[in-house]
Amino acid sequence: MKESPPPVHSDSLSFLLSQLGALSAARFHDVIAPLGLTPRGYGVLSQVTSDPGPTQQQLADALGIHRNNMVGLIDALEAAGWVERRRDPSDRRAFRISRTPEGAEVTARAGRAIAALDEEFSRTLSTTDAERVVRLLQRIADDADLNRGVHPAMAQGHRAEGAR
Amino acid sequence: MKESPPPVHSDSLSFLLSQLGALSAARFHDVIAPLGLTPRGYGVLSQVTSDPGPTQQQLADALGIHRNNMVGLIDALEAAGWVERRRDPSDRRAFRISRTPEGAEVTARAGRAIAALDEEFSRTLSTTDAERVVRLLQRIADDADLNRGVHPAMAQGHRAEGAR
DNA sequence: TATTGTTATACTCTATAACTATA
DNA sequence: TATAGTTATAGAGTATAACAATA
Repeated sequence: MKESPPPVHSDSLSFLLSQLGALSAARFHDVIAPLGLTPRGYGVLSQVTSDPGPTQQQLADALGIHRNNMVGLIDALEAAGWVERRRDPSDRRAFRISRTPEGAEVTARAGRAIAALDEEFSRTLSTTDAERVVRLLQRIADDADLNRGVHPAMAQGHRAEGAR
Repeated sequence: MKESPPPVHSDSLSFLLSQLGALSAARFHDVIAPLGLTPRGYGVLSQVTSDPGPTQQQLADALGIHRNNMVGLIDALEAAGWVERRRDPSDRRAFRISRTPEGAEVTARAGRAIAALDEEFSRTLSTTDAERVVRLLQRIADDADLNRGVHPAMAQGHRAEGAR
């Protein structure tokens, strides 16, 4: 009986993905930290931007965060002056979350930081190769049934769930 | 002054990387869990395989784990019968970590699980495209100065450092 | 009776410091 | 005095359960 050789991790797609994913998440954290923003906070602002006026429960569902944890998250964003809570007149249990002008500005700044990060990751690639790798990753993501644009790591807050 | 449009996250290389990376790490965790193995445990076994007989300190350095945390990790692997501690005769402070036959077997099984995971991620890709995306990701990883084959998420144990 | 937001509690994981035995 | 391994403590982050207000 022949032994199978140990896998070379640098040739493994899944290993490369989790390696680079962890690096990318860490860089993202570092890049938006100077703005006073956390990845989860950006997730909320980004979600409120694309779908304005959600309830906390809707935000929690969209981002895969538990509504209990959403409370403190909104507290922090509200304290920073980036979002506001307003009672829904038609359902007085719920708050509608809206973005302030300052919230819009910090969101835009974070967006530019992401663009810079993309540039950083693709700096050794030709334009063609950079487009190519994005297209291939999108195919993998689609197949994996990921909601495009929603970060799954958000679900565990800070964790990436898997490296434990 | 014109406003820059909000970034489309599904077109962002860094966003796709952290998304798929989190998914890959989670899948890896799930796939080796039935073997009784954690990602960090696999990291140790894998490292001992490629560089036999390291001290706990050397293992900690190689994997980016603090030596304090390495103690419990080795405890668990030793209790499972996968590694053994042996005093280094030339430095009686240090333990040399060796792999048992059972440790070799579970390592090989985990290796096959990784191969299956690679297959899972690339199942919608042609052979050419699968090779292409691996090559492009390797280029990115090389540029980012990642040690090939070492998982950075290991450093924070379970976390991916960045999604917080 | 179910749901939204909230708070309190327990649990997990990590970081820091201190201890021992060797060098 | 420094280093390898170990242990204990505290901290951050998360999950679970329970509560008040409203539906």
